[in-house]
Amino acid sequence: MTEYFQDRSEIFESERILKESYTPNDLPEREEQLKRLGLEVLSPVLNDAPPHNAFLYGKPGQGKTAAARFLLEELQEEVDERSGINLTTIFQTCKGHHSSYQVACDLVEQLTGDNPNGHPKRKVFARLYDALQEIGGIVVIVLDEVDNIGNKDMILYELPRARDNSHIEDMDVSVIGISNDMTFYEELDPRAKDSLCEVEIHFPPYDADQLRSILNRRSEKAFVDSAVTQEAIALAAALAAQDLGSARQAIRYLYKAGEFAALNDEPQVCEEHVRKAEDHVEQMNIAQSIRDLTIQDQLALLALTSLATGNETPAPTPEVYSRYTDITSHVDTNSIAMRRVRSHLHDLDMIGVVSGAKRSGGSRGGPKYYWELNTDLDTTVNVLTEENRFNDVLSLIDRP
DNA sequence: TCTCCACAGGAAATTGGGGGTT
DNA sequence: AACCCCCAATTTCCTGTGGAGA
Repeated sequence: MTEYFQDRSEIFESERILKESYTPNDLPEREEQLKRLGLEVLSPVLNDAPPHNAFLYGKPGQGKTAAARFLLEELQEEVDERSGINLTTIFQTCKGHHSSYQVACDLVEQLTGDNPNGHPKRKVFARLYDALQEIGGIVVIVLDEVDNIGNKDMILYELPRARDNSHIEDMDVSVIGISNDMTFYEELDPRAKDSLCEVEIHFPPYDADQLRSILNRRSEKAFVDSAVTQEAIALAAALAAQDLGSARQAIRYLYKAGEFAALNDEPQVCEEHVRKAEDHVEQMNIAQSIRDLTIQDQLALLALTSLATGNETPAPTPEVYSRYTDITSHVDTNSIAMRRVRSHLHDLDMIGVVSGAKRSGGSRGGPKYYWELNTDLDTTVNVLTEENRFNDVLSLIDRP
């Protein structure tokens, strides 16, 4: 083997198991939710009746999608053993979609092969219903990350009511919505809530003990025997529990820790590796969320970063704005109004990259916001300067 | 105490672009 | 080519807030 590659088999038995795409086939920590989903929602199918509509919610990495996938597969197997029931399940992630229109287009594409984007809304839905009619029987549509499409949206009550509104005949459509966002449910249109949320199942964050047993189960398959210390697993579980209580996060820590151990040619993953992994993963998360920002968001962040390097934060909005206009005059972009920059700053606050504090009473009274970076300055600078045209802006302005 | 000013932020209108049809 | 639909970002317009200074 050349020096370019490394044999990681000392540490990893099967890395695949640690990847995001891996769906576990048992979820003992979600026994309660699985039971409810099975008994209260899906059971009618075995009697050739449509399942109830359901809404699964909880923070990311709580096994919502895994639970839905797992149980629908089980259900399909059950159904296959009996004759006379025609069940189809459709998984559709709403990630990156901001409206039911796009989701409907994607569904049509998934079912028929071509995307009706551009056609009037009514036509798109008509084609969706046609496609569903074509399938017939019982169709379960799982809309993952529905919170993406906004809560005033019609698809959420259109689909569950398709039959009532005579869009389809002699068949049934049920919808299982999955949401990461707790507030989404509360703000949902009452009509949508009514039809979609016949059964609501909450997925509370895992605690450290649960995360530890999840990690144990995963690492038994993924790592070579005794390549991971119990202390390392306990630490990864504890760190993730403190933060988001997300299994995805905990697994990411452990995977990265394993990679660090492998890189250093160490035979065992220990606490030290987990700590390094946590730090690394967090930096990567921040970096990625900055990369995903729009140009104007990045420019607003750049303005604040520039103020931060000169120790001028927290800074009130007008100061950030004036730094912003300084920057845009050096960079090949158009500058936008303060009103807009203000809302960009709020957006950045929502993501957690900056934080704004409202204080009343500046020199002139009235409410006033003071902004500061909420992330590591070096990481922020590094990521922002990845963008070529931002490259020397910071030094041009006031880099010490 | 009253008025004014600088900022906050909601709402509506505008812009521009990507997809399409006829 | 002229036109339609949908969407996101932005601008424009406007009202609300509350201490400073008259």
